[in-house]
Amino acid sequence: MTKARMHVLESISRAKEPLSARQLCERYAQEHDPATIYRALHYLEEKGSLDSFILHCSEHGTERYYVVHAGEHRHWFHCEHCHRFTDLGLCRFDTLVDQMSKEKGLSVTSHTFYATGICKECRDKGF
Amino acid sequence: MTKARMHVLESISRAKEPLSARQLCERYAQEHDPATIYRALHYLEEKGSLDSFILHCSEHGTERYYVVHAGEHRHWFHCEHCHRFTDLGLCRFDTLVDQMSKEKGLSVTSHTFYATGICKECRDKGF
DNA sequence: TATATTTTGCAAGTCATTTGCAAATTTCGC
DNA sequence: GCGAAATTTGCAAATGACTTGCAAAATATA
Ligand SMILES: [Mn+2]
Ligand SMILES: [Mn+2]
Ligand SMILES: [Zn+2]
Ligand SMILES: [Zn+2]
Repeated sequence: MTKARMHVLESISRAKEPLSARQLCERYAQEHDPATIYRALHYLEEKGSLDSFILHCSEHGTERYYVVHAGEHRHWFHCEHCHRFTDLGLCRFDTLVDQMSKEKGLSVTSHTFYATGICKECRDKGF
Repeated sequence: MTKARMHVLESISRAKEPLSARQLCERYAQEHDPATIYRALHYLEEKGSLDSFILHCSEHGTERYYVVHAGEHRHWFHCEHCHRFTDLGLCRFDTLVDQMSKEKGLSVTSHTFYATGICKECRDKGF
């Protein structure tokens, strides 16, 4: 594995929350070109080492976020004040999604869910 | 209300599925500038007449889609073959979202959900 | 180690969306 | 209805998140 790909995978593995391409580009601005970071992310996701989702936040706009692929998929909460993520745990929507697909005759291959608002820490600080 | 705003609101009201800014720009290419369509969408959403969400599809990329605001919010399925939406009905996630927010101490102000895959019509045609 | 294959940096391009600004339209008071 | 004042529009340029062509650099293979 190349240095760029290792760097990207290491950062995402160590992070306790999803990371955006932008965050990785900033962190490795001295070592790698943004194009290389984007290509590394694509390579690692294609290879099955990473999962990603697109989320829109008022401050950072619409960006794709990456997490390590660990079998079951999780969902996340994004704080609109501190812009950190809170892990909502493993997906609990499978029953409802199955129910909705059966009702409408759909073949669902994936779903996207995220919640936004104010996280515990920010609310405790009065926001 | 101006002509551009009326056109945009009429199209979205008549549509049986969410419309993207791109679709509206195409439909009104002769009458209005894209900037005007975008500004009309912002105005109508701000005013509370429209709701929107961002969805990523492999063919059309990441775009914002608009529906008329009708009290309760609904969720949608997007077909990756014909790129039409199927209405999944009113949101059934409130209980689960409340449960997750309580567990983590979050103030959830909104959530995004959508499913993708192959719709009934496309599957019946063999896709 | 020499050669073939893959990856990288850089620069330019794409695409959805936004913005500055002067001209056109709409709103208001009469 | 009519003209000034406020708002909106079109056009062109900018933004920001990615993507891509291409030749050079790194890596794998023999
Ligand atoms: Mn954010
Ligand atoms: Mn589509
Ligand atoms: Zn927070
Ligand atoms: Zn379909």
